[in-house]
Formats: sequence, structure tokens, C-alpha cells
Amino acid sequence: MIDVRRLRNDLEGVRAALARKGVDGSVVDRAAAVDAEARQVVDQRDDLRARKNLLSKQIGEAFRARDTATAESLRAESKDLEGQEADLETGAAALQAELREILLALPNPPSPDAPDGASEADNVLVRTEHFDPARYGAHQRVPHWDIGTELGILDMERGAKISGSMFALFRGAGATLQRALCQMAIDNNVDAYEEMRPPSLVRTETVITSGQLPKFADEQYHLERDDLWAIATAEDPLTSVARDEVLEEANLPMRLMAYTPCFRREAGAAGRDTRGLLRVHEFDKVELMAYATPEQAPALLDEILQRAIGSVVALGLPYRVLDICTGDLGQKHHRQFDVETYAPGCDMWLEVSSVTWFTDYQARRGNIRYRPSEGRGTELVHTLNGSALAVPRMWAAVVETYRQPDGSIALPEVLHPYFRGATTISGR
RNA sequence: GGAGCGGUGGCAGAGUGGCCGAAUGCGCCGGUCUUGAAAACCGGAGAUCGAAAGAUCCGGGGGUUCAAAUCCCUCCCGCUCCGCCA
Repeated sequence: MIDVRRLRNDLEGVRAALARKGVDGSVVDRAAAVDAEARQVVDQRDDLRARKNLLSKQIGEAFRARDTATAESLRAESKDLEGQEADLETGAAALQAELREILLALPNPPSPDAPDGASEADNVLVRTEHFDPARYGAHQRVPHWDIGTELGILDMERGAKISGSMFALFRGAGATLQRALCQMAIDNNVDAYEEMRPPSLVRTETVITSGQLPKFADEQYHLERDDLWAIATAEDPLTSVARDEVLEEANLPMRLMAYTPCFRREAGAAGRDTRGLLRVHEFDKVELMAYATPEQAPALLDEILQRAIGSVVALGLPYRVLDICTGDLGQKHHRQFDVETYAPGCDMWLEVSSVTWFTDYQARRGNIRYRPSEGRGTELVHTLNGSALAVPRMWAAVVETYRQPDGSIALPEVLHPYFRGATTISGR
């Protein structure tokens, strides 16, 4: 959610910033108009309340002075104001609700540093590392869904029998691999990030804070009977850890990490990248998240990006970094870098982490503040996050990259400790 | 799921209709004293909106009343007992 004061002080600036994300200026104008109207009505309402408060006080004094006649006449006067107050009250509430609704749907203005662009085709390639297409042999050009079947470590068919298409069933060493990847990512980041294990089913308020609701309800699994939402990412619960709280600046940045399942309906993605593990409804992920002051935020964006890259590098895989353009930035994103790794079997670059700076967009929704060590009052925090490791695509890249000519998989060394001494995955 | 009790400032905890944005204690900040610290003493400090006047905030929402932390309804959360269960 953006600051209404920004609308009041710099309407043109907000329109221009949001235009870069393709937002129609009339929506911004509408928000400003509703805000102006609401403020006017609130003003009137407050004046009336002030009059009533004064009368009440005088009534109390009159009663105490046993001046019943005065008290009664003041009481009648106060009662006369009631209808007026109720009208102003409902008017103000309606306008404020309307304003909030518009503001909740309004995207976060992009960073001036984010590249302009209309779609993902305009994302800027920052760099590519450790990538040499000539290095891959024919034995590595087998997609992971075939390898998975061949070795009996991934069973998409039975996954579909159990839960429907786009649900994975990992088996044996495949299941171990998915767990090992998460364990490794946690171990690699626990030096600075507090490990959390939050709930996977969360309240509506929690999903509004992170920004998925109200606009992206179609993407979320919802348990109607209990009115709980299945998290799409650990970002949902982690962002609400400090909801409605005031943090001390001395405790910032506050770094959190969680390994959770992630549930995505993928409502708009039917038929796209649906083979194997490229896009599934449920997957595991280790997420890094930080609460920071506005001054600390840029450095943290870089830190989380480096840590995301760290997971790929640790596994000996190539990577590339994309600077996401304004047209591809999500509603809540201010600045975003994607980390992709190369999967030789599918011959695709797979997004394995999305590192994002939300500025105070989520903090304003969730009322997450901090108390500056200098000065008075409270300020909204900035939130940032990024995946340390998203399992399915990393699983795919590892399996395809490390496939040997004999069809087995030679596990990268970092994973050996998690495999009870095994160094390869062979057929059963 | 059933029965009962509760939710007040950073924490503990008073307050049962007006003089309550809220006693008191602890903690915190500043000062006096001290070589320094502690103790003692003095003083200070909540949040949101608003240019201000002022308005709002005692778990959330609604109601009664001229007036609600206080009375009523409802939801959420916590605790105790019972039931059930990994």
C-alpha cells in the first residue's frame, strides 16, 4: 500500500511512477479524489464530536452541581446532534473503506533503478556465470521427468493419482534429495538468519499483509470451512511475524528464514511449463526474509541476492541474474532480481529465486513499524525477501546436470553429508 | 466439542458509567549527588490522523447512553477443568 500523503503531495509523481508499471492514471486520480472527500467529511465529523464531547462534560458538571434543569436542557441539545453525527459517521466510514480498497489494489511504485520494459522479454540480463553450453554431453540432455521415471525417484503419475496433475511424488533417493537441498540451504544461511517453522495455514489478515489478497485470491488455496489460506510462500507468515508490532531500530535488520511447503493454484498458467517439476501446485522452499530500516534495505537486497546465488554455486551449477523490468514487476515489488539456473535436460533457464525489495508496501498493510534510536515516534519498516532455495527446479537442475553416461547421478559433494554416505543415485 | 474465567501503557497491575489517555510498582530516558557506578532524590516519556484546533485508541467489531476501560451482543485470543487425540 502506498502512502496517501504521497498522493496529496505529489500526485503527478505517483502517476508517473505507476505509469511505468502500466497503471492507468485515472485510478490514481480516483484515489486522490476519494481521499480529499473523506478528509472533508472526517473534519466535519470531528468538529461535531468535539461539540458533543464538550456538552457531555458540561452535563456531568451540571449534574454534580445538582443543577438538573441545566443538565436536562444540555442533554436535549446533545441528543439533537445525534442524527447529524450518525450521517457524517457512516459517510466518513464509507469513504475511508473505499479509499482503502483502492489503495490496497494500487501497486508499489517501482524503483527508479528498475529498468523500463513491457514484459519479461525486457528484463535485463545482469550477468551469467559458470555457463558453457559446450560442456554438456548427450547423457545430460535428458529431461528430469524421464530421469525420475528411469531411476524411480520421481513419480508424477502417482502424484496425479493422489492429488491431481502438477503434484509431485518424490520417492527414495529423490525424496532424500529434495530434503537434502532444503537442509543444505538452511545450514548455509543459519549463520545470520534465524530459522523459523511457521504455520502453513494462515488468516486472511496475514495474506493481506504480504500482498496476495485481495487482488490475487485466485492464486491461493483457501480452506473455506475454517477461513484459512494455504501459504504460497513462507513470505506470507514471515512478514506477519512482526505485524502490528513496533520493533527497536537496534534489532534491525531482523533476519528470518523458514523452510515451508508452498501452495499455488497456478490458475493463470494452465498448459505452460507443466512438464515434470517446472510448475507444481505444492513444493518446498527455504525462504530468507528481512525487516530493515529504509537505509539498510538496499544493502540487504544485495545480501539476499548473494545468498540466493550462494545456493546455486554451492551445488556447482551455472546461474544468471536478471534485473526485472517495470512491466514484469509484481504489484508489491519495488525492485526485484531473479536468479536462474540452467537445466541441460530441458535446455531451459529455471527461475530458482526471486529477490525482492518491497519498501514499506507490506509494512503499511500490516502496520509493521520500528522506533528510531534517534528522534521520536515510529517509522514503517522495509521488508525484503528471496528464496534461498526452491526445491523442484533445483532438484531438476541437479538431476539433469549430474547425470552420468551410465544413467546414474553423481551427487555434488556438498550434498554427501545428507545422503548417509551415498555419493550417487542409481536405479533401484 | 462442553463448562468456567480472563484480555488495560515496554512489563506487572489498579480502575465497575462522567473529574480516566488511564493510579501504583518495575523497567526506560534526563538531571542532582559521586573519582566512577550503585542507592537515594528530582524531572521526563504512548500511538494514529490533522497545518492547527481537535478527533480516535483500554483485544476486534457492533449496541445502550447526553456520556463507556466500566453495561449488553458478537468475534478473536489466552488460561483452567472435562472430552478427544499425534
